[in-house]
Amino acid sequence: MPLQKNYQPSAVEAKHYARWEEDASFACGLTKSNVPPADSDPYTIVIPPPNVTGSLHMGHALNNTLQDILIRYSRMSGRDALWQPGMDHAGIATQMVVERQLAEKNIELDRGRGEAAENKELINRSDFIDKVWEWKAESGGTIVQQLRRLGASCDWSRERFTMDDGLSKAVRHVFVTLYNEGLIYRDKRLVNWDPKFHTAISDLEVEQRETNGSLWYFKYPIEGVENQFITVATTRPETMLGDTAVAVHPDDERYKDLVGRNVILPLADRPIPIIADEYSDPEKGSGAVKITPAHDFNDFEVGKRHGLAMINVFDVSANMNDEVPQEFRGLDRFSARDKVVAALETQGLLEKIEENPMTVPYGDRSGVVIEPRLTDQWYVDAETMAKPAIEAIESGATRFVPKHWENTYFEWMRNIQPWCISRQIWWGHQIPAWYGPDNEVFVAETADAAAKLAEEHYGKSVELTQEDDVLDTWFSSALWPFSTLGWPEETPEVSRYYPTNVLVTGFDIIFFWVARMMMMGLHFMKEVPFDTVYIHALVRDEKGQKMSKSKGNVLDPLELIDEYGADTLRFTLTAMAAQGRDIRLSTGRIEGYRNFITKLWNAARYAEMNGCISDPDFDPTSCTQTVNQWIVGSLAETEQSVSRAFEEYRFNDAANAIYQFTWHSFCDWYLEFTKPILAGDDAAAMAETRATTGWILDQILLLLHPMAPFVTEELWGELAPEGGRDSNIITADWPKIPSAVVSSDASEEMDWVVRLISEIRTVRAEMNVPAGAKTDLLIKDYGAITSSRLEQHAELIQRMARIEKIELISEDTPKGAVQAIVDEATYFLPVGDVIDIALETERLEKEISKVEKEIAGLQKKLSNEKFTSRAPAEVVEENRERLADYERTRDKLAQALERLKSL
RNA sequence: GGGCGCGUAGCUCAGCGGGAGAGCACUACGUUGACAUCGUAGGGGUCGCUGGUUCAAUCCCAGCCGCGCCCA
Repeated sequence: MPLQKNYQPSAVEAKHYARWEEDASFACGLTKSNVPPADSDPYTIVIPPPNVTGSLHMGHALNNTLQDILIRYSRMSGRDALWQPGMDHAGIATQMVVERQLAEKNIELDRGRGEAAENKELINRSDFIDKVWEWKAESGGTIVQQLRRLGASCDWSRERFTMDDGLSKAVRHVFVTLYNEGLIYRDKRLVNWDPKFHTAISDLEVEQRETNGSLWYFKYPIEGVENQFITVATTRPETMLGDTAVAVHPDDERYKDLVGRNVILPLADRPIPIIADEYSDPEKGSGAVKITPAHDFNDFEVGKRHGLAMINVFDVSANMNDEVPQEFRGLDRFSARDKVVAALETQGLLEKIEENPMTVPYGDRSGVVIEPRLTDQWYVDAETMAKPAIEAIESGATRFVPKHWENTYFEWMRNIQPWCISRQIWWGHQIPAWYGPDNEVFVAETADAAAKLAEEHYGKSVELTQEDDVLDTWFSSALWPFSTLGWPEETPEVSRYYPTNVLVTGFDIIFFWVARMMMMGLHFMKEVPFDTVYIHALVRDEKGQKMSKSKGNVLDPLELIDEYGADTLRFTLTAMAAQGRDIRLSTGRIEGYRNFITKLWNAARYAEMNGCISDPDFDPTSCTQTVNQWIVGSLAETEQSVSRAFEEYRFNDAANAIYQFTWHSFCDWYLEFTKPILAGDDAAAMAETRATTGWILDQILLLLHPMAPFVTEELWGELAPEGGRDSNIITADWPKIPSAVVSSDASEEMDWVVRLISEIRTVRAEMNVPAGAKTDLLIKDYGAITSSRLEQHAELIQRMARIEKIELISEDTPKGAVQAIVDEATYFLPVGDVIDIALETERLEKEISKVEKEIAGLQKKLSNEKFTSRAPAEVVEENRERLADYERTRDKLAQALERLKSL
């Protein structure tokens, strides 16, 4: 059955994907067999684990398209390709989703903070976790289905989840090991506290937002002196209730006498000292600054230096607690601020308010203002672990592509802070630490092991309580490149597929994944987790804005797949994935590449209609027809370009090379060139051309497959030779074309044909020769090569340039002819009396002046002695030749003009 | 304030030491059986500005102007 007129992606995509899965086409060597293939090198990519609550957005579409390209290309190239898939458990995000669901049923978490409110039911930790697993089974992980729509060829049989048993074991093992090595510890420090989720979060989960705040100037009365004040400026009035000092700069003459005295903290009515500390900037505000060690990172350091009290005035939701005067208790921080300011104003202690542009920290998930909060948390000694991770990039053990991203990595790694890994939520890896009755901590992989440690410590068995906190999701993601392969077991997967080849990700994830995977990989595996980190673009909208739901400018990849097909989306993203630049995606661009897929489809349809089916015995080096030699050579060059581009992560170059070849070389020229052969009576030439066309089309499909897997698989099947194919295209061999097929003679000859036809077409169009009209073509001043080429290609020149008959002439030049110059020869298109002499004169004159401009430039260059003596000989030679060519053309054009004038 | 990147055709972007390119948009013509999701031809650019290096600069260097992002 012949192909339909248009490709219908929706009709075939699901079918091919299902077949690939059934055939285990995505399986790596060890999935297919317990014995790894001896004759192929492993090629491994671990997917940057998408979040179990997530759904596919444009960033995922790009990220996974690029990974899939690398995997499919490697698989076809004979590598043992493993694309390791999976998801992370997204502690906070997932807990949020499930909590919200439960809240709709009036169920809330029993955090042991008292009774349930009226009409509310409490759920305990263990039941809650069951609910999360239920949620995951029902609606979690939609993204892995969506990745299938995109065509991702992950080895799904190996899908992992950060909360599954194996990965949880890896997490516990890592935690215990690092603890015993002193690289994990518990500490009381200020953390970023999320008052909505009631948990600590890491620096990276905090977003700094520019805001127009205010600076309030308060007068604090000096103790024991009537009407003497010191003015402090603050951006956070509500925290003044927790002030425990006022700091001035030690060299600040204005305040020298006050150091050591006290002020009476207004509202709280409490004496606090005036201290000297260099943290206070004499240039800023009044030069005196209030110190609230429990609520500000800088103040905390000052407080430690001076042994100040640390008074926490907020509860877990950042409402005022019982440390503050009665009238403020229970207020949220924003109302408290208003009330504090009002109260101070009433007392005449508000000096002034200034506008103050500032940055305010927000929780990236909760969207509420983050509070520094003094709590006990678990930390990783990131500074120590960062050292080898920095060296690995410096030494080139792992390289960034593009290279400049290593600066971002270095910058962060060299200034890294202790990593707070505990979270006060329930969904996640509960920290494997147990407390004895006296709060002595025992860290072990299992409760039994902890009990043994405790027994040794106490000399008897005691009741232990496990740490409530869970680990940061990224703690488990950091192990992903090896935990997914079965570590800490000594599996064949670990030894075969680690280190992986490349991590493909966006720059915004350098800190989250790359840095942490590097630290953990080096520490536990003693080898970098990946050789290369390829950092790709961010997908933005056509105006360059970041896509976001609130802006309403998101393009949904699934909708685009429905509308245009997965291949079009993939190919568009690939063609636009230039290194070091963001992608501005527009539907116009997508339509352009959809048209490309259609073009390919129709070329295939044409091939099918003309019996151009690939022949398994076809030998591309055996072509006798120049046109076939030419296209085969051109294909070989394209294959090299595409392969090299993939190797160098230059995805857009790969896409453009195959686009250019397919549309322009193959469709525009080759298929047109060969129409006369296919319609002719030279059986041998016809057979060779059919075989060549079929073969070229096959090669196009192969080269395009990593970027456009569905349409290529469909056509591979539709255009199968008699007796079928050895394999689906997904597991076919990547083209290896002998360089012997490249013939410079054939390419020069066909280049001449292209130039001739183009020149005739241009001249015809410019002289308003009606598109349908045929003319004769007379040639004068031709050389031997030209005459033989004209004879050889007469039929296709006639067809493509609308020529009735071709004739070589020597003397009599036709009257009323349009003239064209190609190389040494002059071509006449007699259009009879209808020739517009004025128009033709103008055209020739314009052309002459254009050529003369070139000549003048080249003459100037070549008459410069410095150029001829210093520039490389071949450059000089090239310019000389160019000049000679232009001069010849100029002379010929001048003759043509003369002829016209003599009419 | 520190760092990174970007300013090339109307738009989106390749190129990055030796003849300015692509896709889309635009103009004219065209349905000769693969394709109108098409074909043919065409118009359109002091390659941000100013200096420097070089025989030669869109490309390298410096400064400036404009824009974006990251970090503090």
